[in-house]
Amino acid sequence: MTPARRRDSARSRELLLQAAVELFTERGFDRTTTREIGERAGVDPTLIARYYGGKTQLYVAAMEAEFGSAPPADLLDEDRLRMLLDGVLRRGPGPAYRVAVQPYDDPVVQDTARTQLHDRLVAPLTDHFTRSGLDRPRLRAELAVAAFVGVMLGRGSGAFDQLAEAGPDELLLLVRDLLGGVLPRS
Amino acid sequence: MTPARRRDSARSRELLLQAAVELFTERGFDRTTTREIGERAGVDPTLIARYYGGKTQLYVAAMEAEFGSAPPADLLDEDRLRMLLDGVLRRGPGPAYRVAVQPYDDPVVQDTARTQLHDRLVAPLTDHFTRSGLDRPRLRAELAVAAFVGVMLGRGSGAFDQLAEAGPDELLLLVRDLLGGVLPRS
DNA sequence: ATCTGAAGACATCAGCTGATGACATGACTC
DNA sequence: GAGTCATGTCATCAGCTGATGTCTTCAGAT
Repeated sequence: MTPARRRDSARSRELLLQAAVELFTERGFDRTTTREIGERAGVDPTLIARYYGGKTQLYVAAMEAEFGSAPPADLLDEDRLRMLLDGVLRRGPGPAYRVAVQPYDDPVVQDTARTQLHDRLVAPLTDHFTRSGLDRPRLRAELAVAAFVGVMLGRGSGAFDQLAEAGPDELLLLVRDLLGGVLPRS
Repeated sequence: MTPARRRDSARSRELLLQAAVELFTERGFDRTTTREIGERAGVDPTLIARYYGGKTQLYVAAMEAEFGSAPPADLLDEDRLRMLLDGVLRRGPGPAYRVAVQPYDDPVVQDTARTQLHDRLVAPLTDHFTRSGLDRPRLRAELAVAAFVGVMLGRGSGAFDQLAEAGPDELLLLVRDLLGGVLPRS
């Protein structure tokens, strides 16, 4: 974080975005208020409207920031899976994960989530399956990603005791095996 | 549906519950209003407070009604999986599925969802794994259920094109193989 | 030093939501 | 048929939420 001038719109924008990513990840869109975002960011919440246009557009920006410059990740590559899993365990499953599990009214939100998930997760898997000569590569990829999303969100839901407590190493092995289920048995 | 007397509290209760299950399934708790529930049920929405105590308690009732008298289902038993999948494809993943993927404020809602999911889905799988002599049977069961929930919710989210269009037969085979991933490779 | 526009703070609005209390109406008992 | 309680209806409230418009304040240019 830069030095902190008294007035710095770029910095305020960034603080709002960061707080939004955190809160949207923790509670989702509906249960997060613009006032909470402003409070956590230490920035007046009305600036959300000024800099982003509104709460909805901030959510879109949060989804785009969520993956950042991270490269697409093949969930069946153990190293890539480890990196992705580490990130999610540290920061939680971001805003796009939630849209993958509940439809939203705004088509822009929908499209952004679908695009992000597709580019980062579905497409690499689809390629993987295509190279392997499997039928329905795209469907298999979407299935695996949806399952992965379910597991990541399930960890923090309070509905699964042991899943919430499982450590990274153990989780990595189990998730790897689970996702391996979309491949034909050897 | 019974004959339809002019005044029948039991019937009104039931209509409200049915509408609630549908709407909570379609849009979740936050995006469903008591007025919508009343409208769909053809019943005055204030009766929700009278008969159930409030929207939250109605959600709890909806979760309990969701599984009805359905017996616990071992997701790794192909016949049971088919039955469960058919139900979800017809009626959608109910209120308890949503709680499995996002924490709720009310502890009663949390506990009800956890209990329902555990009794109906996690416990049978845990037994299955225990009988198979696998390590971490409970964790594996929770993982499989979370993945299943992710796939079911992902179908209706609009984020996965092919998953949304996949037919029951195709889906059954793929989900069966996916969940088989929690078993050691033969 | 002054001016000016950007950046931020503040008060406030309109809409929605769940809930409540008062009232009306019907059904059943005696 | 009078009385009584369950059932249903209606108006309304208080709180929250996102958004807007106005005013203040500061930084940098001239």
